[in-house]
Amino acid sequence: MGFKFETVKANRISQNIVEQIRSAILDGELKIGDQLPSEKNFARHFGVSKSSLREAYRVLEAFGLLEIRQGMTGGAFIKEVDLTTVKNCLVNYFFFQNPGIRNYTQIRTFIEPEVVKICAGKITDEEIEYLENNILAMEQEPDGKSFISDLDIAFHKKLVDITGNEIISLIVESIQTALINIKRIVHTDEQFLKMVCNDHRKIVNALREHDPEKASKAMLKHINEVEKGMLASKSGAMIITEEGLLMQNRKN
Amino acid sequence: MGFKFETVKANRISQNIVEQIRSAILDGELKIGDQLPSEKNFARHFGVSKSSLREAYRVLEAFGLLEIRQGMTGGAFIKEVDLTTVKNCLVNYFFFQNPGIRNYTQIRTFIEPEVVKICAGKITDEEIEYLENNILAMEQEPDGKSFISDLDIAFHKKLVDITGNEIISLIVESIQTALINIKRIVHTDEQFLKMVCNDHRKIVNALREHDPEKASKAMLKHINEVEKGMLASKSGAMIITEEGLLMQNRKN
DNA sequence: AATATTAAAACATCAGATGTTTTAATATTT
DNA sequence: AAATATTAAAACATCTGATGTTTTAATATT
Repeated sequence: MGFKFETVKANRISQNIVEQIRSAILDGELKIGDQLPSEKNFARHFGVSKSSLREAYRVLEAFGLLEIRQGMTGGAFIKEVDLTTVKNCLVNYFFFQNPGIRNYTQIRTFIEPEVVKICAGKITDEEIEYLENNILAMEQEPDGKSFISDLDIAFHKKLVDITGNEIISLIVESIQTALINIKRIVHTDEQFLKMVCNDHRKIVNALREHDPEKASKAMLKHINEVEKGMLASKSGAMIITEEGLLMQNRKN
Repeated sequence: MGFKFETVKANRISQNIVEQIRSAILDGELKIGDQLPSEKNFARHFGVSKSSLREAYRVLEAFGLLEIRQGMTGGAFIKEVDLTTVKNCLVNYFFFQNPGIRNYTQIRTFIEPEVVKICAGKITDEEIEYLENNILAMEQEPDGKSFISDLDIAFHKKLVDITGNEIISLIVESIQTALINIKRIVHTDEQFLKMVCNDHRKIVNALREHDPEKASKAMLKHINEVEKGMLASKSGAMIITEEGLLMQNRKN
């Protein structure tokens, strides 16, 4: 027979409770700010021990769905999942997938040129000023290191935020976060830094002229330049290839 | 003073352990398949109670980083984070963000036309056959419902898988999964279904001719048509707008 | 009125007991 | 000897109940 049965996972009490509460949230029965019963009462309600309920609470907290506070007015409260939770999750995933730099570049070339096209049509003077200050800060940084990464991320984040599309923000930010792990290792020399600043400036110039095509082309060129720069650089501890980082802890 | 201090999180034992183990994984000290000490031994090693360690294990398990098995040869094993974990996380996030259909369409129009361009250059006869069978199955489905969704997802998933870029796969699949929540509500009438099948067929035809531009244009048109169709339809329980689903449990 | 103390609610942690699952080793049967 | 059944042990799963800590509201004191 061609059937293949999946292993049925054990019926763990805590997991059962997690699913019940998560479903209640996704079904709209529990709203943001709602307080769940105290450990003691809820455990009695489910007919389980406090330990089991606590394990369920911990998991829901890890999902970002619950906030647990101590003290007299404390308890478990339904919470809106925040971006940090999702990004951590994506970082965990990308770590094992260890996608090649090519893959990151490819998805960036799909999204970010389009993003700046949108920006060109609606960017404000204030936002342009923000971006210019960002570039200035980067230029004045003597020998970059981690601070450069922060500025670089802030630059690209600002652009996606202008679009007002939170899905795009999430995706681009997550990719940036994942790329940090690679950039952190790359020896960013003076030349690389200069290139980034020049590219950013060209993008901002195009945006000031509200020229979508020009901005788009500048962004596309920038993304490809960054890839080229990263592939060219070498690190003592790790080897960077098109396929990904070669690290000790790769799966095989 | 313009400072704003963030609340410092309580030093919870379980969380401390979670972070230590997660760091060890991300630093490459723990590899896939590695077994952690038994609850008893590890708790003693950390100098904490079994309960605290168990809560940490539960959280790591929820992150998809750990697999915990019972029995004589059981224990806690480092695991590769799987797609399901990430998608669940994204579903939690999107639920509260409740992005508008516009936002989904926008990111899709950035990615999927480019995806089929790549496909046009490398698609095989086998893959074309798969796509055609998918369309046939959809056409034979009398009055769609949920089965249609599965076929629709499979169609788009196949295309991104052909690119071989796992980041793009993750993004597109997650968006599809999030869209299900909306599509499930939409009354997919005969006309809508026919439109989808026609569009899919045009895309496959272009792919068979290995014509990137034609495929790209067909995909772009398809995505916009789907949005139009969804905005046009109404549901009794919920109201679908460009801004998102109006549900009882929206934050305000 | 401002400050200090106290009490209570709720989570945090611990310790130890008992149950369940899984597998390896052993004993039994054919 | 091979197949089957039994047993033992390791490790997780769950429960119980005690004690500590945090936070805030109520109360007492200055």
